[in-house]
Amino acid sequence: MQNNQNIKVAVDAVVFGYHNNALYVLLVQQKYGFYKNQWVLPGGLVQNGETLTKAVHRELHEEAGIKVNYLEQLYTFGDDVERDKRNQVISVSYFALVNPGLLQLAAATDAQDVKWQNINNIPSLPFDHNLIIDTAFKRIKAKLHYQPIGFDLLPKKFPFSDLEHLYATILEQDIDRRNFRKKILSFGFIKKCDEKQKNGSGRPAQLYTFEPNKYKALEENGIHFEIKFA
Amino acid sequence: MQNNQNIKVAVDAVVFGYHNNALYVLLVQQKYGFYKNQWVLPGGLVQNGETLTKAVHRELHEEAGIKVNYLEQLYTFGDDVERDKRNQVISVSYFALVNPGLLQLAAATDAQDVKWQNINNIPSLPFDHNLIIDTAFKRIKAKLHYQPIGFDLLPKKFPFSDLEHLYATILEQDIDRRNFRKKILSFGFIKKCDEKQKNGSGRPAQLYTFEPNKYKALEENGIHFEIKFA
DNA sequence: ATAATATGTGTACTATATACGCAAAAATAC
DNA sequence: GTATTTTTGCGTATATAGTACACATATTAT
Repeated sequence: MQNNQNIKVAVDAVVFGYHNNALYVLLVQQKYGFYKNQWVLPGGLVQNGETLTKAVHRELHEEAGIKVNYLEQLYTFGDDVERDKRNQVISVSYFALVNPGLLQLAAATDAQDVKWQNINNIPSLPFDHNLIIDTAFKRIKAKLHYQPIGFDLLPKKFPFSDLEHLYATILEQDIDRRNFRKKILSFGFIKKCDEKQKNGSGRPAQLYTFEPNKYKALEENGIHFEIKFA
Repeated sequence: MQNNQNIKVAVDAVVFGYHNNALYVLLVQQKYGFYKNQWVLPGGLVQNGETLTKAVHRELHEEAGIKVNYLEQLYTFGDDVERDKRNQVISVSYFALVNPGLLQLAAATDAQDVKWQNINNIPSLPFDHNLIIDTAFKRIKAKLHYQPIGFDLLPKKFPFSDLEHLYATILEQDIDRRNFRKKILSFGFIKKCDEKQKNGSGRPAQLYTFEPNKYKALEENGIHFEIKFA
């Protein structure tokens, strides 16, 4: 085995949060080193003896103090040998989803070194972090159609209209409310709660909750969630 | 930047070939080192200054002497810290498709250190190579439904029935010939050739060819290839 | 009380997916 | 050279799923 390999392994995460009908990405400000003060994706070098997944969780904890609802490996970026100016570094990238409670918290606690940036307004970032974000955004858009990941961006109990708006916002397209509701409910993994939510004006909305077990049961029976729009 | 990171980066490839109604995976026999004589996936450590993609192509050339039709990053395996007994190594894995001509060639040239192994008969392999193959097999099955990757496993000109059998074999399910043909042809990216093919007994088959440009045009118009089976 | 706002619901129409069987062209057997 | 076997090629009726579309209800604000 070749022993002089001098390539570093990093993990980076694109953490999505949804709030007020908008999708946000978590950025952190570097405190030390060559890229000091620059805004980048949370992430960093993997430690010796550490798994990739653990490294992501550790970085998210250290740099942003958050725990995520959903984490999935996105892509490994290593086709630009000079993506990091210091060293050859490959980035094993992940995307993650958090629910809105966390979003508020992080935004409140560390205005200087952590922020939620609207997906439609991402500044130019170092490394290939813009590319990583684009890749993650495409992935989340695709997944919304065939995996119930939207629920990881909403609170446990949510009005149906929030789910609609989430889809409409992220996919950047209009949705027919009646057909959407009919389709989603037909799968049977959404349950009516007892509560209703009053949001100022308008008729109070019935709250719903996602039932992961019902979803798993469907999957096991070969019934796949899928939703399309006109 | 931490400089004592001691993690190696390898690439591995699951190369699929299709022949005689069966799907095969390329295995190579290690010539040196700790894992000498063992059958493994083609792959190895990335060289300094080398991109991941180049590393895969290099390894496929060096170890198996082949050029692939299709190459796609699969997944990066690094959650088992001891997947390689010598060192902490992460494997950036790819899957690849070759057409049948190559399949014969490789099998002929190096019976000792390269072989095509039937996907349904993969032996126990070192590292996590069985897991990598499973992951690749799942991916190819999924992709057959929504990307025209089957054509990369067939010769340029092929009878329709070969395409049918390829789908039936890889997806391990029966297919209605009439509906399959109707659906595939409806997309318009398959063209009749002038030639016919005589295969011993039976009516000679019309040859068809895949037109990548027609497919790209569809994609650009937002029409997505998709095929399902009863 | 009235207006404004957001929620909640059903039906007719269109398009796609599914099920299904027989004739044609060649090779092989007799 | 005729009959049999093998494989290709093709159309229609039915069922399922997707799409388009409008008005009543429950609340808050004025």
